[in-house]
This record gives sequence, structure tokens and C-alpha cells, in this order.
Amino acid sequence: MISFHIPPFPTFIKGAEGVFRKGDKHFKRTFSVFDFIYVKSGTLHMTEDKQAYSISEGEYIILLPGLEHFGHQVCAEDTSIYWLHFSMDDYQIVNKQSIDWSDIIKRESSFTESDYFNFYLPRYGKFQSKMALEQQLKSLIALNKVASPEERLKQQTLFYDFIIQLQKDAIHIPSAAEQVTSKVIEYLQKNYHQSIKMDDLSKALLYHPDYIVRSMKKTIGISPMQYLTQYRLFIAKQELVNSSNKISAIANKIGIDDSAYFSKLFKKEVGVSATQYQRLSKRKNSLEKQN
DNA sequence: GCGCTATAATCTGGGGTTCG
DNA sequence: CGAACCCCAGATTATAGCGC
Repeated sequence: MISFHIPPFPTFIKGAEGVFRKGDKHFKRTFSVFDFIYVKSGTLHMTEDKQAYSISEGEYIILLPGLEHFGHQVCAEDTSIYWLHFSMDDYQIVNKQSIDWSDIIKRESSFTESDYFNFYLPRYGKFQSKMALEQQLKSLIALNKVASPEERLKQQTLFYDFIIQLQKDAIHIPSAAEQVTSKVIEYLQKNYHQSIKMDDLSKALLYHPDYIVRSMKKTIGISPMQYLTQYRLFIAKQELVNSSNKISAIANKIGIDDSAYFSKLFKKEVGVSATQYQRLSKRKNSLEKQN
């Protein structure tokens, strides 16, 4: 993700339509500005800073200033694109799985200061509302043809609209149920090693237990306790493979005090018993070493 | 721009079943 | 037996549509 603050908006420099013929590839160069490339049809193969991307129809990439980029593979078919160059003074690259609307506004305006927004654009992404965004790009580029400075200036405004829409497009607004689910998962992954009851979960998240269950079922299809069991078994399998701990020790580690119950659960869910699983994985490991 | 209404989404609580 | 879960009905809240 490219993270920056608004205002001021980034500055639009130039943009146009372009075509890579079959067999063409993107030139090797380093820019001093941002290069937004949207693929209208076909597929473009680009490498930026040693990271290879394949940008197919409906997808876009935002190349960063100062990093070398080039096409590492020729286009297999005619590939038409829109490109936009823009600049901006202050920005950061952050790792972010998903953006949330609550991250966006940083400061509410006062009488003397404007609103201040956190802005995030993915470096590589896909248009969700393809038609609308393509249309915006088209009208932005159409203004290249007009000579009057006044009309030209409109490109800036259109560009602002465009990046606002682009962010909106990239943001997934989580439903209430999804928000609850992700909180549940976070809690369970953090606390799986102790015994957890629905009541604890309810107290931690401040929701009615029944509501939590329904939210989870709606979004990922399983209940919190089922998820907990799956997650615990996932950890247990890793332990069985990577350590020689006793079954009871492993059971204890994943928050199940009763090792008999753990064995039963493991057999039921995984199909083989925990001890068998450990033996099998050890055998497989030693065979791989021989080869 | 305002207020009203219809509708959808969200949340809560009761009652009953299953299962460890 | 009780925790976990499901189903349902109803309250609350957010949102969209619409006329003034």
C-alpha cells in the first residue's frame, strides 16, 4: 500500500492511452514520478524492484518513483492500457491486508484547519467497479485534446475524483458480522493456549454469545468453538511434527487439559490418532533425509 | 434542506436440542 | 447437567425514498 495524507492532493502530470503489440514489452527505466498503469485488455508482465507482476484485464499497478521497472516478458497478445503519471511529496509504503473506513479520517476540521485524511492506494490491484473507473480514466484522458488552459485544469479535478474512487474501490467495508468475526479470530489465535468458553469470548468482545456465533456462521460458516478446535489442531499438528513432546504436553499447550479428550478429538477430526500422526511424520522426515 | 415513513440491517432474549 | 448451538420473534438503529 502507498500511504499518504490529503490535503494536499497528489499532482496529475500526464496521462494517455497506449497499446503494447503482441511481442512488445515495457521499456526499462526509472521514473521520478508515480506511474499508474491500468490494463484495459490483454496482460502486461512487469517487474518492479525485483518483484514480478502480471497485470491482466481490469487490473492496475502503481509504479513508484525511484524504482527501476521493466517488462520481463513479452505480451502474448495486443495489450491496451491507460497510464497516468502523478507526483506527490510525502508518502510511505506500508503493509496492510485491508483498509478499514475507520482509518481514513485522521483529523476533523476546525475553523482554521481542514479535515486531514489518511489515504491508501494499493500498489497492485483490480478494479471492482470496472465500468465506472474506466469511464473516469477515459474522460480524464479525453481532456488531452482540448487546448484551453481552463479545460486542461479540469484534469486535476478529475484526477482527484479518480484517486478518491480508486481508494473507495480498493477498500472493503466490512459488515458488522465480518468485524465481529475478525475480532473473534484475533482473540482465539491469541488465547488458544488456555481454556476458552463462549462466555469469555462474549465478555472480551462485549457481544451477546449468540450474536457472535451467528456472525461467525454467516461470514466463515463455522462457529467460534469449531474454529478454535480447528486452530488448536492446526497448532497441535505442527507440534507433533516438529517436536517430540508427549501428547499430554501438546494437549496442555493448546488449552486442552484433558489429554484423553484431546486424543479423541484428534482422531475424530484428523482421521488418525495423534501418536500415529507423529510416527508417520517422523518416518516421512527421515525418508526425505535419505533422499 | 427538512421531516416523515418504509425497509433493511443489526442486535437481544427466550426456548429448545444436542452432545461432551 | 450445562455449555454450545440453533431458530425465531421482537426491539433498536441505520438508511433510502419521497414529498413539501
